[in-house]
Amino acid sequence: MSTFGKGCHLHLIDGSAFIFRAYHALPPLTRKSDGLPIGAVSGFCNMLQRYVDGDHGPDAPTHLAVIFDKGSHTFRNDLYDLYKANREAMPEDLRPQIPLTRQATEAFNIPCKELEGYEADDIIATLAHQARDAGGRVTIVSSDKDLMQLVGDGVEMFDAMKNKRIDRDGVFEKFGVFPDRVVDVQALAGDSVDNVPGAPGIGVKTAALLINEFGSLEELLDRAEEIKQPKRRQTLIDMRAQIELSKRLVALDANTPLDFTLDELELRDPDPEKLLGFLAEMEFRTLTKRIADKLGAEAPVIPEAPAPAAQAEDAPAPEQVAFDPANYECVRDAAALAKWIAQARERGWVAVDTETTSLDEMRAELVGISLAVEPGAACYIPLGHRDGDANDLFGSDKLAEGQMPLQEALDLLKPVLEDDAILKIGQNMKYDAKIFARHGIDVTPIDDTMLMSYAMHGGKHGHGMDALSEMYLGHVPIPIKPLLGSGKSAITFDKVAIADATAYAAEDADITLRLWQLFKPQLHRVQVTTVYETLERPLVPVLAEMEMHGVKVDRDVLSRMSNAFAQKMAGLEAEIHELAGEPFNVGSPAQVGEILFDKMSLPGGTRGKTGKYSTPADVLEDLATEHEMPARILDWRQLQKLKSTYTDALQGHINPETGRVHTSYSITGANTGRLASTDPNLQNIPVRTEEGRRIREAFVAEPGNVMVSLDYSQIELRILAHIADIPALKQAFADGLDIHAMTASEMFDVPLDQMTPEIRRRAKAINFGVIYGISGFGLARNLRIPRAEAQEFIDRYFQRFPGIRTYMDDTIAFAKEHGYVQTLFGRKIHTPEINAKGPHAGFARRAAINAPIQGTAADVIRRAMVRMPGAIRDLPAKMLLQVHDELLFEVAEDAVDATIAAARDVMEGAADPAVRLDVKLVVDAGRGANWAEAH
DNA sequence: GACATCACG
DNA sequence: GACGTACGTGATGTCC
Repeated sequence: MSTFGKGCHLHLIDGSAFIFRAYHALPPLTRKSDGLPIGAVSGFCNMLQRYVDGDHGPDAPTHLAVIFDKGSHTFRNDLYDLYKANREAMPEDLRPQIPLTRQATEAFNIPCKELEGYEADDIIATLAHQARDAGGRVTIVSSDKDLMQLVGDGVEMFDAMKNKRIDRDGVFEKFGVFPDRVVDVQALAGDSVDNVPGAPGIGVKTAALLINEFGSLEELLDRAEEIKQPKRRQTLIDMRAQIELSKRLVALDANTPLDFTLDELELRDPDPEKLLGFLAEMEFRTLTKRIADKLGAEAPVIPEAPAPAAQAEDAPAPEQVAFDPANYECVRDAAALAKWIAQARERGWVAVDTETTSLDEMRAELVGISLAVEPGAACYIPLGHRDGDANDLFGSDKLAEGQMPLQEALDLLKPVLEDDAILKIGQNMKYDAKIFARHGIDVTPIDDTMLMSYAMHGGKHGHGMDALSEMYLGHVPIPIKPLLGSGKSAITFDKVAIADATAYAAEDADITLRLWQLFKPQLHRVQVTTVYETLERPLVPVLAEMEMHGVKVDRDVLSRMSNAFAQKMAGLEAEIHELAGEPFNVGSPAQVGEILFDKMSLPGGTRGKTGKYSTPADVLEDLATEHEMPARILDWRQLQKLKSTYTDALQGHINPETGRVHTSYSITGANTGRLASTDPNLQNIPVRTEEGRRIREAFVAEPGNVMVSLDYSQIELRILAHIADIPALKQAFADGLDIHAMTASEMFDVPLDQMTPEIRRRAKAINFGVIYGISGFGLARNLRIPRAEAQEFIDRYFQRFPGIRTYMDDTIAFAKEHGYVQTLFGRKIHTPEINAKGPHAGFARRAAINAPIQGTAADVIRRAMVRMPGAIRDLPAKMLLQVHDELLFEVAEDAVDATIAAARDVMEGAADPAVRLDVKLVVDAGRGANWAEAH
């Protein structure tokens, strides 16, 4: 055995990173014989084997160890009890796999090191220093930014996911400083993942700027007075202690007491019997065989256990085809395209993606189409690329060479895209479907990987392709940013060189296809196939049609209102300045706060986290009873909101070709199953104030048509009555009573005929509070009553309707056990924070209580929307908008009654037959020349 | 780009 | 016993 020194190269694998990556990259595999979850172990072993056998060239290891975390309490928790406090709980099926990964490491005969009370990062730091001091080199296998401070002097990192080494320059790219100043930057910027506080309002960019200017964190803090920006200066002076604490949290401890030496980490061969024994015990057939072959040993026989359930299976495809842009074909003529079409027909599926000039599908021009039929087998068909030489005024608009005519490609593709026997797979298919629809192609049938992810993982993480690819395929897609640039110099996709576009676009289709292959079999294992097939996927064509049809908005009405608002605001502004005795920016909450609380010394000035005064409406309303100024500011703010967000901005959203406004609904935007509306958001058009409501007068029907609005009456309270099984509430709904008055009567012992508006108002607030996961504090603030009194109301409510308490307790218990809650229709809403410690827990609990109620209501209207096109097919009526519990239609005058009848039937029966509600659903209808009248 | 504010259900 | 609190969204303006 030699002594570690010059010429030696120590590789340190961050064990936890390997485990999590393996866990997320693979489906939830279980051991056939007994159902033990082993997906992460399987992935871990594959990654370990691949790393050991990999070709590292001149960076090959002479010494190797895998380092793990041990215990949850470290010296950092003693410094700061909130450190890593917002970490998600470990998934249930991962926990039992952790000890197995230790066993796996030992089976590979690789030293496996951990130390109670220290994070793996500290052990890595200590070993890296020791190895470097002994004259050797070090490679840290991890992409964790917390380890970047160790880079330099022969220490480098290796990002196994991106297959990329990270040296001093790589660290500089990430942090804007070299490794020796990384902790300084981290101390300032903080870290929301580990809950390191840092300095409020300062991110990595600003931190690097400051550190580079002053040389070091200590120098910066000592000379903080010299900082020019006043807010930044104050923050650094005020927050000094917190920043210094942050530095101690992020700095790694390179002096952990280790009970082993570097020499013990020397690379050694595995004992075939031990390694194969372990792999066989795990029942990894493919891997056992592969390693047996390599070691020249006999593969142990793994008994073919009778599968307990159909779902248990070995790794479906552990051999992943590598992503390689060189494999992608650029399709430039009909003959080449025909080959891809034939492949799609042969398989019965094809992944499709479109590239266009805009994210707005109503304005976007088709630039190219990519297809994928198997992992790694993808192509790009450029159709609308233009020569991007901006200096050439004449050539800049010409189609680039080597593209087939757009119409020719579409003519060839149309039969495939519309063929019932060929499944079209997309990521956010609504976008592509709209693009194709504008070229007369009705894409069907479809699958959508974004919606699959939403059905399976809603609440856990986002569902964008980049995130899904990284999480589930372990591959970081080619970013679009470098291709398009940003800011003023940004270009559209048609100006991207065809070679670059091919690599990018074909990869998107490739990724989509791989995600689909991974997700498709998982849907039924997670038991969300029905959710996906009835509540998500069928919504795509329905929403696409609504969005493309749009809603007519009268520009003149908006424009006149904008002018009127501007005039009023000018008057108010002058009045406010007069009252203040000086001019200031009324639109700046900070300046408003200074005037009200400093200059005028009004009470109630609280500061937000950035140190500025907080001036929300409820605070100003309280002041407005005594003072003129806050009242005028509130008036001004209301007008400012109406003007900027609605009467001004909405005009810009009127499509010049259609004269209508085309919103975009996000199916996966809200965790509960609600839709979200963007560009513009038509789900928050004012209605609560008279002045605001008049904006709805601009939403009009075409001549000869009428706006018709149908909305569910009290749908969330009805669902609550059903789910929590509250007889009194159910009876009240059955009798058609005023539900809030009834609640008030029950709670306060007031007969219905003696009910006052004030008592009813309180009961109404409590009813809503229950749906939101009520708290004494919240109700007190809402009703502006003392907290004790609010708590008393709540206690009385629970006493009168005990089922509510049971529902809340059961829901939280369910969420804690399973990590999700469910709607009546089986939608799962994950609650990853439910077992967290600290303030997150409260949020998570209330969200868990609300989600089944809000989510079930969302499911109900989704079901109604899916059935609506069929129900009104023969009527001259169009469904235009959805606003959570309301559907807006544009209907020919003579068909209004028929449409209301048909739509009401669909909406009131939307839960049937899947769910038999104890409470009937009631739909109110209205009609008029515009949305204000119809609502 | 973070934060504060406010529009909706 | 303290903590910080109604649930779910999106758009805008200020300020750094």
